[in-house]
Amino acid sequence: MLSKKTKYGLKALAYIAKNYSENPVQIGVIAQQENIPHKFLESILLGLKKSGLLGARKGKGGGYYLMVKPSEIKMTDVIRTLEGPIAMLSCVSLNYYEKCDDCPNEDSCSVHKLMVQVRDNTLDIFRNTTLADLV
Amino acid sequence: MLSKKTKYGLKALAYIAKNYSENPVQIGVIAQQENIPHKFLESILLGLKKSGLLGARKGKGGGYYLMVKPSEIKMTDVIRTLEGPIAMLSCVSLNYYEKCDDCPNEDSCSVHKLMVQVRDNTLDIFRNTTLADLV
DNA sequence: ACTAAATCCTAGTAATCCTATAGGATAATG
DNA sequence: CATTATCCTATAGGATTACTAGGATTTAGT
Repeated sequence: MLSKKTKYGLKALAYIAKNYSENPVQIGVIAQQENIPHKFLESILLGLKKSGLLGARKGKGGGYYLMVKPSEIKMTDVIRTLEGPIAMLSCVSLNYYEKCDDCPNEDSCSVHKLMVQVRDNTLDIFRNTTLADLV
Repeated sequence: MLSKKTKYGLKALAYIAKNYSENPVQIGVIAQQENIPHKFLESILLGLKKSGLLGARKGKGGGYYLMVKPSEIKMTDVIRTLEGPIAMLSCVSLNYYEKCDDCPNEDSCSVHKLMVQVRDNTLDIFRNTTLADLV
């Protein structure tokens, strides 16, 4: 299950995408419209900014804005930034791979192949969905 | 990401499935062969027994065995028993549905449709994979 | 009956992660 | 220079995870 952080982040990004090519959007506005705790959202957007997905302007009239067009932001990037691995097991993760302590070799692991299959399917969806598709 | 409990449980079930129609398999044997902590595995198998997937015989020569043929045990059942919801958000879960606090209505939620899509895809795999496919 | 082998059951615990919140620093605008 | 906004660090409290301890119970073989 995705964390609330991820869900909130996703909704916030979609909200910002809706206002693309307009003025930056403030935390307070998003928090209110999407029912997200203000301070929590603040820390989430800060993270998204550090990862390069969002830009920000301080002070009056400031807020957050997307660095590139919504149609160029893939779900794979968003989910990985917010949640981390997309795979169900780290031993089948492309970007967050970690060997299992208990498996001597992965090819003989009974669950490995199944989880690769799930990963590829999910990845396929996330790769072909952009922020623009969410709005 | 799946918990270790789920992963261990899955591997243990696959191991037991491999020995289907033979004698019951002991916790100790599985723990050793699959590198799973003995006591932890004990509690996992106990849970699988309570859910009806496994049967057990106590005492000398006892152990765990599958209640039905491996080819009749679907991944959907196994994952739901061990991990809980398959969906990435509880608001799109079929078996563990919960309304989101922050969404006034789900149809207008930007992430809802995407997560339904992922759920359906994953479900499709899990519904068409049985324990027999893992061994 | 006795013993060894196995599951059953209740509890508890240490560590980590999640969901936030507090309080001030910094920067931009008019 | 006041106001509005993000930036940053730190931390609190609760839930979950990944186990472990210790004994009760049941069964099989001698």
